[in-house]
Amino acid sequence: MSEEISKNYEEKMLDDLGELQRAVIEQIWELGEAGVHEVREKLSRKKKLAYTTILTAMQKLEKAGWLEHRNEGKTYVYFPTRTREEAGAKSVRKFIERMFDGNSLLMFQHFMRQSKLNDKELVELRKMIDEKRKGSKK
Amino acid sequence: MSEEISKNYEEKMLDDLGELQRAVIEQIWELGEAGVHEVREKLSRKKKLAYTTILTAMQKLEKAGWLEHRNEGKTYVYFPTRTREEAGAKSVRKFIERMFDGNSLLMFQHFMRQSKLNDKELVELRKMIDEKRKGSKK
DNA sequence: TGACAAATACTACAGCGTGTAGTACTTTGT
DNA sequence: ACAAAGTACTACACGCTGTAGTATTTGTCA
Repeated sequence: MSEEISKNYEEKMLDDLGELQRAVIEQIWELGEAGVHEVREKLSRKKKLAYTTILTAMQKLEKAGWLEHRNEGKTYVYFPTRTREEAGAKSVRKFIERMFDGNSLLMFQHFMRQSKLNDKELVELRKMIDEKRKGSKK
Repeated sequence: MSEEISKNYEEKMLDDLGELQRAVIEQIWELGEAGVHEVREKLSRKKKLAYTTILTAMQKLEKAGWLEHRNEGKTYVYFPTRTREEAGAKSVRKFIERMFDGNSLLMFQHFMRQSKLNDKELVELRKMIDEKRKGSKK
């Protein structure tokens, strides 16, 4: 192990996106789909960004595989290629890979050790696990 | 919510490090502490890197707060400021923050949904949870 | 059908982090 | 006091991001 530095050239995960791009795709997830103007409006910040700035961000997201678009009249309507949930799950997977060599259990241990879940939430977790067990053993 | 794009200026997490710096600190964690030469030796790659390259990486890690050093004769011995475990836990926390708005439970749901844990591992998880519950309700 | 407005495509650029390493400076053992 | 071995400083290219200006395309309405 660690003979060679591993090249994580796979795909970028959600968490690797910059601030703007991240905000843009979150917005689109929230809206389902959206054009540039819409996203720009929703992303109301102190200093309003130029139309082309948002456009460029969306184009970059498309090139990177986060978004696709379809024509609607003369404008483009962008929509996500994955749901927020899928993207989250994928990121979790990649995160675990990078951080804990893909060992989910190990990851969970760390998670447990530092999380401040109350009893009720812990019970909730147990329930999830039990459901998973039931589901997998058909 | 999402009025303002959140600025995550806090600290960088382990996962944000570049390939080399990441490899270097992993190595130091493995060794406990180490000088530049030692790390350089251990990091045997196809093309051996210059001494100063490793040095610079370590200096950057120090500036970023991952390492400290102490004098030993004329050379420096570097050691980590946090254990691998602490760094991992911290990263998990930050990850959850960024990815799931800090909602661990939500994160766990996603994690559960996509992980391929077998029954034995699931049982293991339950055990962890129960221990946690016992521990917290004193 | 042609002009115009609105949208997109293309291009640019600065800033930052990283890897990579050369050169200048410092320290220590003999 | 000097050579050797370290460290500090500096540099630079590369890639990604945010940011936006300019060029080009396109849909529509008169």
